[in-house]
Amino acid sequence: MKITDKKQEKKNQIIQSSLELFSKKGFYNTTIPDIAKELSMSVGNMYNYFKSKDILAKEIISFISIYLGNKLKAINELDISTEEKTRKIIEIYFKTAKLRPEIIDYFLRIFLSNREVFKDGCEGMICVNEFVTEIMIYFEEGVKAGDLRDQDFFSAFGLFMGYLGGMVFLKGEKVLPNDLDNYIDDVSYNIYKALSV
Amino acid sequence: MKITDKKQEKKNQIIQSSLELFSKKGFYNTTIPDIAKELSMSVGNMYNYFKSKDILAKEIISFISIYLGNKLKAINELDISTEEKTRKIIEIYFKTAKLRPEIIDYFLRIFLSNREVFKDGCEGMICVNEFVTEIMIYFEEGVKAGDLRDQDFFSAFGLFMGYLGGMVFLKGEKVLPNDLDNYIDDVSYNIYKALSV
Amino acid sequence: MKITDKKQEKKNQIIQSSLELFSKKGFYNTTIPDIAKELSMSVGNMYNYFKSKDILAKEIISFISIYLGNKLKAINELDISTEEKTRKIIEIYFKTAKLRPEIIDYFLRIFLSNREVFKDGCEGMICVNEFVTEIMIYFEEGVKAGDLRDQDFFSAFGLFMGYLGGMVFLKGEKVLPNDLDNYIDDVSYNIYKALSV
Amino acid sequence: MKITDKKQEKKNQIIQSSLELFSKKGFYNTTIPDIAKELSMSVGNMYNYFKSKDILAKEIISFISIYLGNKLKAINELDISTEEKTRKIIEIYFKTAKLRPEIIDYFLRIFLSNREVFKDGCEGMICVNEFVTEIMIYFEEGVKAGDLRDQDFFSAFGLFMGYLGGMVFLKGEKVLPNDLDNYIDDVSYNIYKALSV
DNA sequence: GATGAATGAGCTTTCATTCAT
DNA sequence: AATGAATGAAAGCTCATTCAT
Repeated sequence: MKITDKKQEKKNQIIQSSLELFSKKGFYNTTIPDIAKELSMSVGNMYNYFKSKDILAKEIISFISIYLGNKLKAINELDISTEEKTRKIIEIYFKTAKLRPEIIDYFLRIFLSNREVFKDGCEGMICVNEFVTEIMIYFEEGVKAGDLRDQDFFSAFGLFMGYLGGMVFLKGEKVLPNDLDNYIDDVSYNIYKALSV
Repeated sequence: MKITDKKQEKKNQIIQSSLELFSKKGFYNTTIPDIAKELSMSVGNMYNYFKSKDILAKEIISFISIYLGNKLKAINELDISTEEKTRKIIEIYFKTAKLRPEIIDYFLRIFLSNREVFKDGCEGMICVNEFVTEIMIYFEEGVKAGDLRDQDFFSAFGLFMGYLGGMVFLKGEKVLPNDLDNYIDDVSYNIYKALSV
Repeated sequence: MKITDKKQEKKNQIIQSSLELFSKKGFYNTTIPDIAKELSMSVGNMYNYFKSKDILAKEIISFISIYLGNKLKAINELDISTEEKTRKIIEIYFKTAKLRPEIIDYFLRIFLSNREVFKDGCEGMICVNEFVTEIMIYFEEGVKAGDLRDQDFFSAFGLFMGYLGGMVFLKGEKVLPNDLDNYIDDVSYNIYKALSV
Repeated sequence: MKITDKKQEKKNQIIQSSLELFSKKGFYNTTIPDIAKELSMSVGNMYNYFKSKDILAKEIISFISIYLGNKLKAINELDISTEEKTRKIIEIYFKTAKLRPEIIDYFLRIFLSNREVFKDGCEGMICVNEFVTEIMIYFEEGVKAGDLRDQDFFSAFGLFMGYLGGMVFLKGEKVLPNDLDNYIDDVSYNIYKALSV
């Protein structure tokens, strides 16, 4: 339907703009008027697309989960070794952090930290399901292929995601002396060394 | 001085209470009246001890940095192998997450995520200097002893801290099927495997 | 005209639905979108039938006045004693309160209480003219017949209508232990006793 | 305590002013800023005295109930005939409607009509308990004295209060040709005639 | 006639901070 | 040092009404 498409497109615009603003200024320091102004639309009209600020925040994280999930899915479907997959995941994560920093920032600083906002509807990993699923697939296939040690998934997941998140945090804090790209070798080596058999 | 001591003691009380409240409810959902009520003191009097909410938040993170830094320092001063030190650091981190969850939560969810609050005065790692320093000492001594690979410090730091933070996050999300204690073996193994020569 | 008939029919539908909603939720808690949704029509189209929410409210009270006025007219035209008419009026009022509570509720809680809404166009009793007129006829004929005392009309009117409204209020508050029907005897007796010569 | 007295006095001022404004303009057309301005105080400070607009509304009706209850109590305690008491109650009601019209208006137009506001905490007659109790006492003593017929209390209550409310409504609508005082004789006569044995 | 996106003023409520006492 | 009333800016959200299609 034409109409639905148009409405969905506008929703996407709102998601993009508010994703950027939330990431840059934080959830509580970004107001609905801020977002509306960014989009040159009225405050009231915002509410025709998202019934509340919280719901908007939840739709953003879903968008991100799907976005990153798709990237990972593409990697998972490649016919390459687990070691190469590992590196590619790190590359795409760091690349996203560089080219669309708001996405990783939102994940780390908005979603993970403001749990009260996501309490209803995003319990556990529900709203990042697509993303987590792909990591799970990567891990299980690696184990099946005999490349990765068969350990508790969460232990591996925590290592992988915690590490990557940690590096992006350090970059964000301007504490890293070099660009994230320069850490791809180290990080890949460390992670694969830790996880491999 | 007696007077100064008394004042410092009260400041410490405020730090403890607000640390708990910030961790539990988040920075923006904890009000100064909330904290004052918790301590049975008046709102106005709070400001005799901390000139602003932001300054209070910064003093809390300094307190935490010193608290954790001291724990790590004690480990660094032990005459044990790097591998044993690695494990002990993880143990103390998980133990703190269990016994005083507000401390790790504050670090992860308040300090790391609300950068706007800490922007002035806590740039980079300034306010967690004591803590980071001990990790640095751990790492450098491990390298000097020939146990750890001589890689970029931040790459190692990101792995260590990101991983531990990630595990606590997962625990907080009730996503981990077991207690954190049960992951000490895995995590120790993974980290040491990744960092060792 | 066909067209006009159709339009009038739709207006009637709107009046019915909004009458119910206003009565149930109050004037200010019922929105135009609420009414539109109830009728499965668009908000904008509502305004093709009623130029404003206030005007809609006024048309509703006119509808009610005519509705009740007709009921009373039928009673007035009966060839029965004043005492019997008195009872029949009470019966019809209570019956309406039971079968179409929204009508009496609207009269008592929307019309009488939100005077600012009806200020322009419904001054005094203008918009309930049909209804009041029949009460007036009942009273004057009762006096002429020598059954009712010849007192100030408003004094009698206040007694009659205030009493009935009061009973419906009490019923609405769930304060009455019995159904309204059970009060018909008492109320009839009291009113006739008060008004008769 | 001095402090408590001062706070209570301010609460009373707020009650007085908002009582007037609510009565004059209606509950939904009177804003907190309106009330604050009337009292030359800040909006925020209003909330130091009443946690919400609804709670303010409820405290007002309690105030009114006590106010009117006390008036009735004084009458009930007089050593006069039931007929004289009846008249005195009507007198005080009409006098209040004349001298402090906001009180009766609030009762009729705010309390009775905006049930959603009073739903929680003022179910049934809870918040007008003092007032209703005195009417009950009047009635029961009248019955005991052999002056009033022993009928269902609510039937008598509806007559009494409905009638008085109705007359004040008519006066408010400028529909009464004369002052309320001029109706005291008629109303007293009608009510006593209806209720007496 | 019908649609529903768009407007924007306005509402209730919150809260860091100040200041008279 | 201690109190808590007072401030006032700003937030999230609502809704009658309009208007392009």
